[in-house]
Amino acid sequence: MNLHPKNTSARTVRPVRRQQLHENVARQLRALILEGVLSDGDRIIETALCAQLNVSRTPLREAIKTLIHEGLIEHRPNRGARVTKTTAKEMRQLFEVISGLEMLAAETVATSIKPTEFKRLQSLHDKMAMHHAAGERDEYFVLNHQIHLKIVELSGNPILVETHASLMTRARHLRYQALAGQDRWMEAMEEHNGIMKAFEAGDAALAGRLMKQHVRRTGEVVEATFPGP
Amino acid sequence: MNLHPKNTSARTVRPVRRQQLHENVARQLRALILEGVLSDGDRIIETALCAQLNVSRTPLREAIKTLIHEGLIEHRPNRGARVTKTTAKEMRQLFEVISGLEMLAAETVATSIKPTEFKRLQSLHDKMAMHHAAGERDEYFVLNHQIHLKIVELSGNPILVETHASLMTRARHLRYQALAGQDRWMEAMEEHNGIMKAFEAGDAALAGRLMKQHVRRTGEVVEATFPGP
DNA sequence: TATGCCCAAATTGTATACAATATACAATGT
DNA sequence: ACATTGTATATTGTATACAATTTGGGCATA
Repeated sequence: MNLHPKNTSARTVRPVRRQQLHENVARQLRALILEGVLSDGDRIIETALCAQLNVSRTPLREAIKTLIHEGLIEHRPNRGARVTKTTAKEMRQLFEVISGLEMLAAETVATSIKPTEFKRLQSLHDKMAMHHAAGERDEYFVLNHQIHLKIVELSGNPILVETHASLMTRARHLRYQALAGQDRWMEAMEEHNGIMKAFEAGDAALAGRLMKQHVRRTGEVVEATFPGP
Repeated sequence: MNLHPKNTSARTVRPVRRQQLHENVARQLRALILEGVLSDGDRIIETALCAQLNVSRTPLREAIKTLIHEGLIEHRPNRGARVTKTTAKEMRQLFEVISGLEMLAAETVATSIKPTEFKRLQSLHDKMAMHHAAGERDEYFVLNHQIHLKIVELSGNPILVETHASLMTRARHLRYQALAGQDRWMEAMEEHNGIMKAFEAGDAALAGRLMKQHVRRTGEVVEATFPGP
């Protein structure tokens, strides 16, 4: 038998996901922050968390480092780590950068999307529209998020996907989605309609412009409704 | 006496830069990769590097983690770390993303740059033009890099600066600058002239478009002249 | 010769021990 | 009482020890 699975013809078998402890810890810690169990500015005491998670300090520290790079945690030498305090302004700046990335993605997608891909995207869009019409807020937001991710994915640029994902994690720090009111919800749905039409027409410039405006607007609304400084 | 130096009038005393070991190690390791001492695909054996750098494995592993997040190193569980092998295609994709970010920066700068800032930028530009005219390649490229960084900085968006910086590190993986020929050099200088004019005119759309094209073109040239796959 | 198995060496992953640093609080002097 | 200094404690940073995993080679077997 071949020791190197990659060289076999088997497409169906994929290497088992070899989890490292620190990855698990990072995921859990991330969840704790996103779910608000740990809130902004909270000090993270290594030994205390170690006891709770039942791991030693080494993997925890590695996980902390991961979240630092994701921007969820801040760290001062010899003074430990804290959950990043995000201000309204930073939130807008975050969306500003995301708007640049998604604009790029939208332009690429409008130029190069294949019929089957477009159909799949359209079906997501339709599903979202349904939830919107039905007033099902949570389901709407899940679909909305998926669509944005999908568009970035369709750009076919892994570096774009990765960069975008990292920033999105920070943006989801607060459940900002819940903050937007009815008006913005309507508006956003319209913007999505426009973007889909631009895709269909293959109008890259338009798709890019609309996407950028859409995300930027979202950021402005988030900034305006953001609690704290 | 006040325990908090920030509140004193003393502007002259600033807190000492408290270096952590792993930061030093990360810097050195980064340099080793960028300078080509460690080349693409090279395995990184922790104990061996530890001996060379005279540190224990813990800070080295932390430094490795940092470079992983920067994209300079890849890592497979239980199989150690390797210097990332960058393909020509990935290089173009990298510049693609950078073009999106710099476009955003250029648009913002064109809208909001202050006269004094513009003057400073213009002086950098002029200096670069001089080196260009004099055929001083290395000096030209240093200035060129500084100008791009400056424009991103002038956007006033720290998240943009940070994201951009991280991607630029990866882009500098190879001294791609040296690869571009005389033709591209001429062309790039012209593009920079156009961008500066757009800034002066306050034409955000134009500045953004020109910047995007400029960076994208750079990426294409890099892709074309890139060694390896 | 080729294949599969098993073991040993090398290497990475995790836990723990020790050192350096920061923080809180009591002691001291003014 | 107030500010300053000294000391104990808590916490982080680094080194080392131990466990788990991978890798490569020898050897038996067909």
